[in-house]
This record gives sequence, structure tokens and C-alpha cells, in this order.
Amino acid sequence: MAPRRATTTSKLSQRGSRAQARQREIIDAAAAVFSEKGYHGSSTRDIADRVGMQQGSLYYHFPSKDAALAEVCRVGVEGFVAGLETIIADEQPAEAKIRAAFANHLKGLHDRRDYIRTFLFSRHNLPRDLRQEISRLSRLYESRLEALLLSLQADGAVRNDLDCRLAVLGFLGMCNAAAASHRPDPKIPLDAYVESFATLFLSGVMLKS
Amino acid sequence: MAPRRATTTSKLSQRGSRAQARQREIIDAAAAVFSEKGYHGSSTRDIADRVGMQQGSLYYHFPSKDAALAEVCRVGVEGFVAGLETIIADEQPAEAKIRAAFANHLKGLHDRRDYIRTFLFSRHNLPRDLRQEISRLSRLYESRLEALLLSLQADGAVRNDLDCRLAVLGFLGMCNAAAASHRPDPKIPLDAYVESFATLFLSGVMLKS
Amino acid sequence: MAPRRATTTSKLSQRGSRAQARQREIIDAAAAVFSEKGYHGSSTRDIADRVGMQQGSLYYHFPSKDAALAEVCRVGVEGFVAGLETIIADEQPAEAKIRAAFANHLKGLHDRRDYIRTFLFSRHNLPRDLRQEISRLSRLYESRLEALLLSLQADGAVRNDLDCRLAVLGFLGMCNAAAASHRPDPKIPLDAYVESFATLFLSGVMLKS
Amino acid sequence: MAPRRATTTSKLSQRGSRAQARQREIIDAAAAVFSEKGYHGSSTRDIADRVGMQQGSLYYHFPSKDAALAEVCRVGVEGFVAGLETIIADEQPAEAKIRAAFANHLKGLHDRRDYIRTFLFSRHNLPRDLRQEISRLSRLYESRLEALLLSLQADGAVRNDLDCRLAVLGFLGMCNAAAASHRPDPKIPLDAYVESFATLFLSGVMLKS
DNA sequence: TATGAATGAGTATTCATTCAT
DNA sequence: GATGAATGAATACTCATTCAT
Repeated sequence: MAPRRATTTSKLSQRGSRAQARQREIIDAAAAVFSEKGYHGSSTRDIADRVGMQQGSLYYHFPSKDAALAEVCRVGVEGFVAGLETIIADEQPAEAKIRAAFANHLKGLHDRRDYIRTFLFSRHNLPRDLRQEISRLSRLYESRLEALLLSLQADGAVRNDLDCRLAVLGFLGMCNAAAASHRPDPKIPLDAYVESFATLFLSGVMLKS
Repeated sequence: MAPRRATTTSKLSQRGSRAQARQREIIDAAAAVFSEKGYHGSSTRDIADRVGMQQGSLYYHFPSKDAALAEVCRVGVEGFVAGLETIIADEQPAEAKIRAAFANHLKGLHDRRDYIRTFLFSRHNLPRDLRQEISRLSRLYESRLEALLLSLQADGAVRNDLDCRLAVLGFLGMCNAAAASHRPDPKIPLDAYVESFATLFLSGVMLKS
Repeated sequence: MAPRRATTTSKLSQRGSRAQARQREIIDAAAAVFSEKGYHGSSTRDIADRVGMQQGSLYYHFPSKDAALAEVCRVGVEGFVAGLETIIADEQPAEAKIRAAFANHLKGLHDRRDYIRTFLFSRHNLPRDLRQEISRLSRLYESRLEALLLSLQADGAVRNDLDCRLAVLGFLGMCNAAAASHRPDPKIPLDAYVESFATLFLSGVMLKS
Repeated sequence: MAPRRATTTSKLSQRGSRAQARQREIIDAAAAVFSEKGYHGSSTRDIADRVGMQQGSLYYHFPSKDAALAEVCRVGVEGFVAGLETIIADEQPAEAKIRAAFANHLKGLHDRRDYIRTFLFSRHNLPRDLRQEISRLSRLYESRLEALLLSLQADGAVRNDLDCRLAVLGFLGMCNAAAASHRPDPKIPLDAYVESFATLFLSGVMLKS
């Protein structure tokens, strides 16, 4: 139904495409398992079983469980920024931009659900150095979102008294809440989430007085 | 500075108040440890160390690590409902009610931070039966919130086209995002969060046209 | 037949004597296993089996395999110095002192064979910091031996052209060679080794011309 | 500076000299690695890395890690006997023969340091059958040394009361002690060791009375 | 109430070895 | 001759839990 596949390259192994494919299988499996049971709740055996591999064989492809977690988180976050940049660059009215930002985020959540759940719930378990690289990426995303709001505010499209930093927190919190539940409600289509969250964010809850 | 203490009674041990006090010490410690390292990342030794006790001695007070987790989650969620009921019952204009709901939630987050972080990030690790009891509580909270919105909608104070279920998701996501970071930003006072989130939720981001 | 038991106290746990006794059982077992198969060739299971314990239970008494190795080495070396000091202090003719030094060393080798074989063959496997503590002890022993030879040389009892440092190397090499074989030759009594090695060291191989 | 190279042929692969050269590279690497970390402390990857080869590729040249160890030990011990035979055969005074024996042994230790350290410290790890072949070689060396001493004793050049078996043990222990330290003291030249050990062995430590 | 000691199952990781290509 | 990928068994160490004292 949904792609749920990593698309970007990282520094992990520039070997043949056969090897790359196997690696993608493995982080896909890791993402699924981490997403379901959390980092410490997942064993390397769980991951190996899912790939149909022997536990120890994973270590031919990944140096450690940590490294697999880092890669999953990286892939999870990475996708957000690229989409957002295009939105910022495009010529659109303010409202359309914000709606597009919601669509971008919720689409990512849908396509890379396991990756992003892992980022949201398990990034704490990364060792300091790896965690910092991931934090850098996610702070980049946040700062681009804030920049978007600030520019719209400068244009007079957004309320002057809005604390854009907290608004970004609200934006992300609202969206990510949709990823918190273990299985998403399949009766609610993606568009409905986008429509509702974007409108809520744009116009609030109260009737215009 | 902040209370961060459990206040409600549960079915766990109706023994003397001396015993109760010791138990509270222990779930306080458990909450702190779970909040910091997650359920599987925390060992019973971590908890015992924090109480100044021997690992095995915990089992005099708690039947299992699971049970401690359940108790922490229970205490974390429980507090929300009581406050909300008062707000619903009080005679106030719509906007004030919603602001009060934000204050209630964010105050809880502040006072029982470790408990609620544990609920947010570690409740998945509960065995099915215990998890269901906790889910019942949190769904109760959600449905009371939804009921509040629906009643305001019926009164004509809230937009007619608002999907109140998704709005509750947005409300909670926004608030809980503030608990996601390991250490809260101490430069931003609680009131600022309440003010910002409530206004965002009520009036949205766009300038009234 | 022979004691083969640790006699000195170390910093490892000053707990009840019950605990101390159990610890001694464990390093005794570790010494035996390390002596037979080398450090890396010995598994913690081997040790546990020998004590009649579960593998993981060892870790209640020792923090790591390394630490057990260090303790075995420490006990092995430690005994040598004390005996030598008495010999140096005693009033005796040069020849008697050197014979006593041989007796002291070979007796140690006999009584703590497993400990000393472990020191001789497995100390390389210690992590740097632990290794240095052990090295300090063994260098102390060597320097006391050298001091003994130097003082006898100053008294005119020992050849003036003797390189005392190399002589110590020879002394130790000769003695320790007796520990190199897996099982000592039971037909040769301890006294015969002492007599032969001491005479060899004192008078050499050639007929007085 | 020093050769440190295997020179003798074994039964391992009578293939082309290209193959032989590669094999020699590999046991050279194995000797170096075993010498530094011991048999169980060395992985086949360590060896492969040192040759610049893939782990599994070693198995084209050697049937097993055991076999490589056996070959290293064999090469290490083998060299000693040949040199000693020449010394025994030559017409020389007793003292010169013994000095030559020391020179022979210490020269071997210098030229094939890694091989001999491996023999000294890791031969225990050989499986029984391979170990016996190596033991045969080293016992041959010991018995030739003992024969030398016995013949000199028969000639009246060596003390009549000397236990020649133990003297051989002393000879070897003294020499091999020089190989025990991880890195030899570079300030002491080979000749100095030979001179000192030989004199010590010949004349002992005491002043002639 | 609490401790000290132990258990037994689990966990990440390593490693000698194999084999199709 | 050599590689890349995999296996299966072992290994040090952790941990929730139990229980006699």
C-alpha cells in the first residue's frame, strides 16, 4: 500500500548495488522492529528473523545495533527537509504554503512511518556522537519551518504576536501525534488529516467573531 | 521547585502509611528512571540505587517491573481527568474553558513530568492486560476533551466544520510535544506555553481577514 | 598435597568472611582454568562449572573476567616479595642467601603454581591499567633481587664483572622454566630443583680449574 | 634489520613457488599476530588484514587456524637443532661449544622472535596430534643439548655432580626469558646477552675461592 | 522489611569456517 | 587465487526474579 522505503544514500557502504539492496532490506526490518517494540525491546534476533537471516550475519552489513538505529533515524528525518525546501522556494500564497508543509510532513509520516516512529521514540537511545548528528538534521528541519513562518509573518500574512518557535513545536506535535498510536486509523484518509490539521493550525478552533 | 509527586491512591497495598510512603518513593524513582532511559533501558538496579535499596528488596513492595510501570503510567494519566471535570462543570465562556484545559494539561505535564513522559514513551511496553487499564483511563480523558469541544460546538462557539476528534489529537499532540525534549527549556515559563498554545489553538496562525 | 591457595587480602570486597571464602573459591577456580587453557582459551563457563555455579552468578562476585585475571596475577606475584625481604634482612653468608632466594621462588611456584603460570602466560591479556599495577609488583620483585646481588657484589662475594640485571633475568628464567611444562615432573622433588638451580647459578657448569 | 623469516619447507603445499611465497607471507603474518596477542586472542581477520587479504581467502592457503599455528611453531623450533648439530660435530674446547650453543639459541630467538614466542606461549593451544609433532621436535632439541653436556661431562670438562637434565632446563629458561618480554630491550646487543648468559652458565655467580 | 546470593534466560557481538561466483 | 556473503556456535555480560536468613 505505502512505500515505506528508504530513498536516500548515506555513508554506510558504497559497495555494489546488491549489497546496498541487502542493507536496505535490513534497515527496513530494523525500522519495523524498532517502531513496534522500541530500541531496547528489540533484539538483533528480531531483526534478523524479519530479514530471514542468521543473527550474527547482520554484522556483516552493520557494525552494531546502534549504527542501525542511527541509520533508521537519519533516513526518517532526512526526507522532511528536501520537500520543505521546495515549498519554501515555490511561489504560493501563505495559506497554501502552510497547507503544503502539513501535507509534506504527514505524507512523510505515512510513507516512512516506521522510520519516523523510531526517530520519535528511540532516538534517545543513540550514543552521544550519533545522536548529535541526528539532532543536527532535525534542528535543521525545525529551523527551516520557523524560517517559513517568520517570512510569512514579515509579509503580514501571519499574526504579528505569534511566537514562531512555539508554533513550530505545535505544528510538529500535532502532526507527530498522528504517528504515536501503534496502528493508524485506516478509516481516516491522509487528506483528511492534512485538511483538518492545516485548517486548525491556520484558523484555530473558534468561530470568527 | 515543582511537586512531581504522586498523589492518588491505587489498589497497590493498603498497608500502613509507612509502607505507602516507601511505595511512593519507589514509584517516584521508577518514574524518574523510566523517563530518562525508557522501560527496557532501565534496570531494577537503577531504580533500587535511586531509592538507596538493594535490587531484590524492591520485590517486597512491587510484584514486578511491569507493575511498577503500570502504576507510574496510571498516576501520570489519572491526574488529568479530575482537573478537566471541574473545568467542564464550571460556568465559563468557551474561550476561557479551552484556555483552562490547556493550563490543566500543561500544569500536569510540569508537575508529573517523569510520570507523563513514561506514559507517553513507555506505555507500549506494558503487557496487554495492564495496558488496557491504562488505555481506558487515557481514552476517558480524550473523550471528555472531545465532549467539551462538542458541547462548545453545539453552543455555536466553535466552528461547525471542526472534526473534534482530530482537534483533540491536535490539542494533545501540541501539549505533549513540550514533554518530548529530555529537559524542558527553563527560560520559557509555563504561562508562556499555555498562552501560546491556547491562542494558537483558538485563533490559528493567520491574520483575521 | 600442596596448598595452592591465595593467602593475601586485596581490595576486592571487604564483605563478610562467607563472601570472602566464596571469592577465594572463585579465583582458585579461575587460576586453575587460566593456567590450563590460557585466558582467551578459558570461558567464564569453565570457571563457573569448576565452582559449581551458574555462569552469570560469577558476576555477583567479580565485575569482569579481566578483574578475575588481575586478581589471580596479583596473588601470584605478591607472595614472592615478602619472602625475599626476610632473606635480605637475615644475617647469612652470600651463598646461603642466594640458595634461600631460589628456595623462596621455587616454593612459591610449587604452592601457587596455577596463579604463577597464569601470571607468566596470561598477564599480557590484562587491559593496560590493570596490567600496570601487576607490572609494578613484578618489577618490585626484580629490583629487590637485583639489589640483593648488588649488595653481595659490593661485599666482594659475587664476581665483579657480573651484570646483575641479566643475572636476575637468568635467575627468573631458570626458575620459571620449571613452571612452563603443563604438569611438573613428580619424580623430581622440590629440593632437587632448589639444589640444582642454586648450585648452577652459584658455581656454574665448568669444573673449577 | 633482522631476517625474522621462515626458511624451511614443510609438507604444506608442494605447489609452485609463487604459492609458496604467499604461504610464507601468511605464516609470517600469523607468527606476528600470535606472538603479539596469543592464539585465542588473534582472529583470522587479524592475520588476513596483515597480509592484505580477505578473511575467507586464507583458507585457500591453509586448512585451518590450528594448522597455521602448528606451522609457525614448527618453523620456530626447527631452526635450533640444525645449528646445534654443527656445534656438536665441530672440534672445539668445551667452553667454546657451550658459548656457541648460547649464541645459536639466542640468534634464533632474535631472527625468529615471533615464531618462537608463539611456540613458547601458544603451543598449548594445538590439538593433541599436532602438538605431539611439535613436542617431538622440541624434545629432540633438548636431548641433543643434554647429550652435549653429558659428553663434556664424560670428558671431564663439566662438573661431575651436575644434573644435566636440569641444566638443560636452566639453559633454556635463561635464554627464553629474554623472549618473554613483549619488546626486547634494544639497548642491549645480542652479543651482550650471549656473553653474560654463557659466562653465568659456565662459571656461576660466585667468586672463585 | 530488607539483604545477599543465586538462577536461568537473554543479548549484542565475535569468529572460524564454508562456498558460490 | 581471491571475494563477498553467510552460517552456527560460542562468549562475556545483564537482568528480572526468587528466596533463605
